[in-house]
Amino acid sequence: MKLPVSQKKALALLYRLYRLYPHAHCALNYRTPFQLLVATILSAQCTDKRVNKVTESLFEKYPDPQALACADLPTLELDIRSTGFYRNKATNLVLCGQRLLERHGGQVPTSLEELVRLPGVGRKTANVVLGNAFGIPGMVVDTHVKRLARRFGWTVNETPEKIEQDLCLLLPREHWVQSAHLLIWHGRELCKAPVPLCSCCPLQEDCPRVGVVRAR
DNA sequence: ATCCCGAGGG
DNA sequence: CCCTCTGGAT
Repeated sequence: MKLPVSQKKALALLYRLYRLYPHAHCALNYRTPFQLLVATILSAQCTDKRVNKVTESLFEKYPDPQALACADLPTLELDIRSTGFYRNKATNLVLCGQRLLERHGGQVPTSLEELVRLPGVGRKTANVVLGNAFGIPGMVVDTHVKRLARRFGWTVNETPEKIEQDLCLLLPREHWVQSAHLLIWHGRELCKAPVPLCSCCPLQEDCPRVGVVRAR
């Protein structure tokens, strides 16, 4: 098992990100696991702001899986329309509510395997729920983190699974959830897809992406 | 016009 | 692997 960088180096890089984004870990702030699950499903391909705009009234209307399970689909679609992909998300939410009732006694499951089996919940959403609702460490590798991977020494086409495993080995378990947020945040704010804002980046020293022009 | 803090399906 | 599904931000 060869790791791309030393643990010391990885921690140093993470610490710089922590200084840069002191509030990155507060992005998702919901009361119950159920609410967090719903909010996270809604947040696919959409920013937190747009989700937050919808959730307050949404949770009044659908406070629990029971209410979701028997929601009127067209109404629910209207309620979440501004988060994008609303047709998929609405049907998935209803199916989710039904499945939570039928198989989990109305509770949000606490294992990755069970969470991923919920309609509309993939690896990313499942890990976010595990970390934020139950404090169970999980590493989230999304498109942003994959892009950052080069900074941490992985090759361009490394698989997400390998990156995830390595990150878990490199970083202390108690920092996994926060580190994941920091990495995602950095990928979105500075190390952006087409044009990274390297001049403001605290990690630009030795970074292979510095000076990279749009690759297409 | 173009890009998203993804998931599901072919 | 590829494609589709959406509105909103920029």
